[in-house]
Amino acid sequence: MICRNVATNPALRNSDFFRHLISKSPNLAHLTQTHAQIILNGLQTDVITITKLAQKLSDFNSIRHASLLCHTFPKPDIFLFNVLIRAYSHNKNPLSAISTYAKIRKTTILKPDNFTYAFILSALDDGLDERLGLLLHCHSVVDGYGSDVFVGSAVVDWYFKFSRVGLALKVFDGMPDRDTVLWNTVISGLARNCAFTEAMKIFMKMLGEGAVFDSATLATVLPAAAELQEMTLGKGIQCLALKIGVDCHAHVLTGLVSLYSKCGDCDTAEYLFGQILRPDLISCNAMISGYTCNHDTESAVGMFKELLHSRERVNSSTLVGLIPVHSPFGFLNLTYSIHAFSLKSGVVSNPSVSTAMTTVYSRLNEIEPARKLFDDCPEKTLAGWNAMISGYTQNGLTEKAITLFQQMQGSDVRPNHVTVTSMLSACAQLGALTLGKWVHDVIIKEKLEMNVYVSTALIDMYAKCGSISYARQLFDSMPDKNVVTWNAMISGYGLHGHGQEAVTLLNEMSASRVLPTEVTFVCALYACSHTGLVKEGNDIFRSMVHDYGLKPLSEHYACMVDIFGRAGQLNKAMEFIEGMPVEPGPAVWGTMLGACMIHKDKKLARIASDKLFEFEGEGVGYYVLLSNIYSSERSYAEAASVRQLAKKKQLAKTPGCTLIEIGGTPHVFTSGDRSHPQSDAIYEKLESLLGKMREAGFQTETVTALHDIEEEEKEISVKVHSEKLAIAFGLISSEPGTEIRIIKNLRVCVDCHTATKFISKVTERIIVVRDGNRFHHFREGMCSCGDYW
DNA sequence: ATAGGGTTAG
Repeated sequence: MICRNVATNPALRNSDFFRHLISKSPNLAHLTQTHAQIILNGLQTDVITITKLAQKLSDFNSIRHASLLCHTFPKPDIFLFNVLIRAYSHNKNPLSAISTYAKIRKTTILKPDNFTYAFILSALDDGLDERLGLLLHCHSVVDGYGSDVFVGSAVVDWYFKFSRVGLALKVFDGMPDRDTVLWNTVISGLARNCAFTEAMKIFMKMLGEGAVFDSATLATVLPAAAELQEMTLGKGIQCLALKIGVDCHAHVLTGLVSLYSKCGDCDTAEYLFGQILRPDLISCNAMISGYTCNHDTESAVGMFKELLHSRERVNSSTLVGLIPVHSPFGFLNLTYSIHAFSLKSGVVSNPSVSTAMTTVYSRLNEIEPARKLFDDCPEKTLAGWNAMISGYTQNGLTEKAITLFQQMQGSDVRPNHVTVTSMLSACAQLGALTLGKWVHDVIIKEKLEMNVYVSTALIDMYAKCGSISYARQLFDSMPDKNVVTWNAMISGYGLHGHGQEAVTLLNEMSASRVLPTEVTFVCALYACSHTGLVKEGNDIFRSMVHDYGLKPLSEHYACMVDIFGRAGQLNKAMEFIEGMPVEPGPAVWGTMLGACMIHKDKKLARIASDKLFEFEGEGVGYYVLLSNIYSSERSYAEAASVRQLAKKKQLAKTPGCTLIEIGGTPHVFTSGDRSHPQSDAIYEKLESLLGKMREAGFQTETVTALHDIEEEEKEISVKVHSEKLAIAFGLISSEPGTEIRIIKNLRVCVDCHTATKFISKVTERIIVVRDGNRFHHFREGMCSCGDYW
């Protein structure tokens, strides 16, 4: 009909008419016909008409047609090319966008303008060479668009896309004018890069400067508040939404659903979800994840099934929200079903799904399936690496964690604060001070976020690796401490035998506003038992029950038994056990047995060991302990039978080994080890030491060496314990007067303990030993543990 | 004649 009009009314066949016709065009067929009319009317060289046509063609996804139009146009201007670049950008075809840009610069005299840069920068995705973006940023500045808000927003967004957070902020700071979109770009970029605290700060700054914000701003900042579990700030944002009348916007409501979900208020989340007129997939995902993280798996699965029925597609986010990462133990079958579903539907190759599943399996201590998921995932993201590394450290597989971290270093993914937190935990477990210090340097050099997790991990690492005073220095300088931070410090003091400091710190903690937990008291009681602070331990136990209303766990009882037992008050320990309101478990009897062995009380030892035997199969330590009792009574046949029992249950004893770092290189020794290249020199050194030690009064203990849990093999006459080898190696490979630090996986035996005291005396060295339980600082023939260990 | 930013998952 319109076409007939054209034919009958020549006066209307001008550029304006066709432009109107193009914009009203309902489909591609109509548009093609209009193109024909344009040519018939001789307007095929009118740049405005053709630009409009190219734009409409790309709206109908006919990019090839639009491209042909541009490239065959006799005198194209920059507008026409801009439209084409925008088309490529929308069509997610960055390579064509770039080649168009290259063509403009190489084959025309046209100058790219602010539109060109804005379009092309937004077309670049993270699959491309980073230098392209840098080059374009450069060109835009040279061409004088360095202060243009549109180009600026695109540049900032691009830096965030490539996780160059620092550079993005630098560009943002350099912008003379900032509009709402630029602010929003920065806030969303920070949130996308997990810099939630920074995102909140920028939002505050935006409010402070009186900048205009809109629903997009609030929808962008809400997830940051949700991630930080900042309910107060979140409610403030909700008020602002009300104030500017966008509290019913779907995006804002979705953000609020997420906020309330993550802060544990599932009811409000559900109510707000109900306010969304037409919930889309994203808001449903938010609600599903809300149900899951509040352990309402039934509702989560219900909504998931509903979604499956109503649409044929759910996305990876739906599935991730359904995976019970926070409570995997209660929902094993669900976990397996989700795994099966993701395998069947192929979403398992989505890095987020894979990462969530990796996390769940790690938490279930199923490390092999976790590793398989990680290996099978085609794209290794930061979260994926982090999940696998922390999976290893949380399961005590520290060497594997470190190996994986080294592999990560070789990839193009850079570690963040989460990665280093796991690595610090691995170092703490291993006692790897050099590696730990290196990680600390990385944190400083890379300016990684220093949150309470990182600082606590640092304190724990330094404490567990022997630098207790530096740990305290860090502790004092930390602006925010939570209960875990305090616990780490108190436990550090316990490890080093600084019981008094631990008690003082516990009191300081009560004075501050941080409430102690059961763990705090385990740490504090442990510190008391290892320093022989009987009265203090008793007071703390009573305070825990009466002042804090905490119910003692078996660990607390075991600590108390240890406190009495080590101090030689065996009858009091027994009385304490008899007065327990709950049935004493293997931990309590094991501790009692240990105390009986130290103080050589065979009668009570027999009672404790009989009790302990009722818990057979609980762990290898008790079998070893039992067998040691029999050996010390020279009941070798019985001893052998107990060991046989342990072996039958495939509970082989952990072999003893000791690690020493010299110049950053770790050296590991096992009992009677002769594999070290400097083995001869080491044994020679030991021989000469022994002579000097004997002169100073040292005698080898043989009988008493037969009694501790998990010591190294009792073959002193044949094999030299790994600890002595490491010390001897330390002596010959370090300057006189320097401190020697060694780490042993098992508890140190009496003979080595005494020997180390003498070595520290005759060599005038400080020797720091971290054994399986605690630290020993040897100096001038004395040990900091006061012989309690 | 052509603009840029938003909500879910690890």
